[in-house]
Amino acid sequence: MSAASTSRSQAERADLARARILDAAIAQFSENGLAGARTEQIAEAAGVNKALLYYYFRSKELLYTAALEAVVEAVKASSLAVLDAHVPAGERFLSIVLNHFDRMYSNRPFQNLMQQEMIRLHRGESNAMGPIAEKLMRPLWARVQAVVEEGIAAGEIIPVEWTQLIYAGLGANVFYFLSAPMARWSQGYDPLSPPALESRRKIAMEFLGQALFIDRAHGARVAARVLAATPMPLTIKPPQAVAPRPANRKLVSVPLNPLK
Amino acid sequence: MSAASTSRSQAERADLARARILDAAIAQFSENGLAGARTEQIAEAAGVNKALLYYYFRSKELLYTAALEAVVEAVKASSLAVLDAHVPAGERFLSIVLNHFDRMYSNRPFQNLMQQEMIRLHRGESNAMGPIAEKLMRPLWARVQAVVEEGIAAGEIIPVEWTQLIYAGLGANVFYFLSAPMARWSQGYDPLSPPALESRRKIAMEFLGQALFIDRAHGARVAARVLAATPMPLTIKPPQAVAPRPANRKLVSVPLNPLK
DNA sequence: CATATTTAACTAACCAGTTAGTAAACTATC
DNA sequence: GATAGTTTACTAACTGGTTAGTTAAATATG
Repeated sequence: MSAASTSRSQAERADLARARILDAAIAQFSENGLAGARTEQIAEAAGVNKALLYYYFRSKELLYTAALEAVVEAVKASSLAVLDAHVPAGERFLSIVLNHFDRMYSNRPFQNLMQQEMIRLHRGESNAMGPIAEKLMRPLWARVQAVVEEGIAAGEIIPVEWTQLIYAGLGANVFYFLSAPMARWSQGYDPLSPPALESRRKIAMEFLGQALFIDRAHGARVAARVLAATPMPLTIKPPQAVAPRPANRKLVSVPLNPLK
Repeated sequence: MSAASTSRSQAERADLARARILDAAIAQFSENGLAGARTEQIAEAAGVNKALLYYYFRSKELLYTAALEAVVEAVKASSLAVLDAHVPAGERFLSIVLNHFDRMYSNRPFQNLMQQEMIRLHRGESNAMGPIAEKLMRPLWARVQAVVEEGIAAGEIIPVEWTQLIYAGLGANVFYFLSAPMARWSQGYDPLSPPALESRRKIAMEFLGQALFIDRAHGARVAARVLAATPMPLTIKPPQAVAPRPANRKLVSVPLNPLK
């Protein structure tokens, strides 16, 4: 720990420490939640003294917020990319659902943190939702709305209220992963194993192809096309790299000012 | 506290205290989770000293388990009833989904506790899932499987893997309520208000009618029939009454008594 | 009285956050 | 290009508040 980094500048070493803290925080918070995570453990995992968390992030809750934002930021790009593909609306919608499905297992921290945030929000405890809602959800939903309504207007997709398509499409994914631990427990088979996942994403696409498209044969072809175009991510994403803190060295983190 | 109940017998008063504790525990645990709930607060809400919780339930976790079981038991009956209706498979499936939807808001403690248990299970913390899985999930899923496969065999429902129908049907419900706090926050409208709920259950049925049935016109009629047959529950269920503990006065703590 | 029930008071553990200090890196001055 | 002074990065040890669980004594009941 002490032997390694003699050559780096102070600022570089500081950035590194900060990044390690954030990484450790993402892991701990996503596994144990805000209340369940232990600051001591985050510090230990980052190879750093506990007080340093407070030096950089002022409080457990602000560290949590920072972790959340880092993860959301990482997801944003990949989510929006799918929406810009130049293909018919129905196909784009299926791509969105498949992209969402794949993210559920390839980016576990995001998935866990989101789930916990929903509960915290429900309890009125969360004040970290602002960025998520603004940066991720709102633009995403707006774009999906456009896609769905375009598909309906074109006579490709069955005419139902657009949000219900989202609830049914993404909800099936959410429910699959939400109930996975219980299925493993009670059915004794693992819905999160690679073969199970591969089979499920295929089934999900085929289902939507039949269910949502007015011409079911056409829907089946679209589903097949989307599956062919989007191979299953092979590797589980390791704890992702995190954005460096801002260049402005004077405004190091939040000024070490006590109290809210 | 002391003045009131002089007329009741010792056993009656004890049963009452126990029931009040369980009620308070259900409320507290469903609102704050196992870790977040405070034993002191449960005791206070039950009008009882904290030590009494330990007298009757031995530990916080066993009290939690008891609360969970009480709630699950209450749900079981109503869930299974829908499956026994003497109507075609497609209609029965839609009834199941609608029943599930209605329970999400009319039995909030159940909904909250289940959600939390899923997360706890995911973290490997839960040892309370046994009863839920055995008593509720397994029989329920088995019955739904039968219904779905009957509908497919009869050529009424589109031929897809049966679990995907469950994921899509129930998942849409789950996702609707899971994302409700965020929708309220970011769209500024309340998906949990009675008008929104009424509209949503109609939309959900119409969607399934169009999406799942090979003959979409027939599906639309089935959806309308199910909606007509199942009026929206008017009142939110108040914290439910709890049954007295068993006659056997020696087995004070763990074994749990059924409820209504 | 003896037993069952209920309580007030206590404790041991835990944990977020603080403090007061050190060492190294950086900057200014000559 | 050495030296003194300043800022930044970091730590060990502590604090104060909280909470699950215990104990021993009190009160009702039969």
